[in-house]
Amino acid sequence: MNDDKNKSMAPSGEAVPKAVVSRLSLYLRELQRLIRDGQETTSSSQLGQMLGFSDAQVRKDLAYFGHFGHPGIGYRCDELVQAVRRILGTDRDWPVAIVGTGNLGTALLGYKGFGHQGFRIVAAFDVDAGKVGGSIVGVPIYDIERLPEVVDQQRIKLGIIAVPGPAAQGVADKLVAAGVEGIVNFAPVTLVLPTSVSQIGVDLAIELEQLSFAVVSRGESG
Amino acid sequence: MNDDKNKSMAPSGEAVPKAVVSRLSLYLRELQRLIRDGQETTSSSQLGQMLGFSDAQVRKDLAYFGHFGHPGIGYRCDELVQAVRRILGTDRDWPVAIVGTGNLGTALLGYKGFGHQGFRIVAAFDVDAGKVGGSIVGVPIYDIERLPEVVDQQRIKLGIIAVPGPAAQGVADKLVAAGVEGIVNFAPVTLVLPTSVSQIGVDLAIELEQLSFAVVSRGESG
DNA sequence: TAGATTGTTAATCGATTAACAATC
DNA sequence: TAGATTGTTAATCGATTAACAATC
Repeated sequence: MNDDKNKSMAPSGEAVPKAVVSRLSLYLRELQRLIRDGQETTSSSQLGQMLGFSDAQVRKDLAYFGHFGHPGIGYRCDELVQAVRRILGTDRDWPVAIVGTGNLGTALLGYKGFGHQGFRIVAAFDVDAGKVGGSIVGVPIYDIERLPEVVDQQRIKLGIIAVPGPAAQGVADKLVAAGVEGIVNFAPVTLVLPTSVSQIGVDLAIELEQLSFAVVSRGESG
Repeated sequence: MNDDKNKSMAPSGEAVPKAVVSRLSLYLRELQRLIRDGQETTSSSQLGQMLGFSDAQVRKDLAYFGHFGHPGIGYRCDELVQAVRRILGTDRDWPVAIVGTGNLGTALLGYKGFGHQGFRIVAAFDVDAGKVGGSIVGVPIYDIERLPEVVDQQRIKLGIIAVPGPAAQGVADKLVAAGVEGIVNFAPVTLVLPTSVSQIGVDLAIELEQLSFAVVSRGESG
């Protein structure tokens, strides 16, 4: 039973707010940077300070999932990275499919950051016959009709939608039918999906809108 | 006074939760689609249903900012679009600068969705001498050193960072020094900015991590 | 030991939901 | 009028913060 929109279950069975999970990714990013910088341990107050959260919040967030710290010492960076990756599921290998090889799709295919977290784009799909059969940074471009077959063969569980808005729902339906369990949608539309499939929407225009609001409301009141 | 991290002020002076503002953008997107589909009015329950929110939440969100509905009738789509755009600040013209013209920067430059919400990318910047002097989809590429001058001349208030992680903080500092008031950061690093500058972070790897967690935790418990 | 820092509890704060009078 | 739907209040629910005993 995990139908709730905003919660997951911690190992303890306690509900985990969705906001906690998004902070987990930020902790992970900072921890990986600290390790690159040669730091061996950190503390809830240091992590909090770097991200603008309170130390109490950092401790509480992590404590949902286990006892990762050492009283008097703090958290060992490498230990905590391992723990957070295990929690997020990025300690595994995730073959990913991307649909749409326009500007955005190409940018995503070229994005180096994915690999570090276990994500590997193994197949791209397009409707453009001129692109099918080619490849981008080594990733083959298939005809969208071959999606079921490739998803099955490559054991793909995650899909990225990078097609124009009007095509997005149809692509989502195809991904779902092929057995994909999670979708990141870059098209500016709300997808209707079965509740058994997870989705994350990233709308670039909406990000700018949020920024616009922040700037405008600050200007009016600050 | 609007230093609070998660709140803004409604016209009434009441605090507006940050989550409300992000839903505002979703309402706007649905409203614009309804209008394209020829629908003249909608209701809190319809908007809620399309987005997975309760009708009460939709009404409450909108009521932070004014009386936009008509009891017994609902909301007139065009009226509400106008109201929401006014609230978000996207009824104005926002000249935007983008720094970095790699794959992602190029994709963003080619993204059509911005224009509809008042955003206009008017200048791109890069350190690569081979790119400077050229243009992408009609947007000129300047040497990063000319940032202060161009930002000033074009009255640019918003900047997009699309450079590799290690270069992002330096670019942010330059944008801030040039007088930019808001930044969307696509680099996978936490920026340190004066509180007077708003920022939105978009980390593509983090989006996939969140999806991974959703899929994994569903699989374990559902 | 003294100092630092965790994990956890209780208190506070904030956001969502349910209910309903007012309105068209 | 009857039916539909808003805006708003009060009640519920959830998340964050502060405080501190336990631990190294």
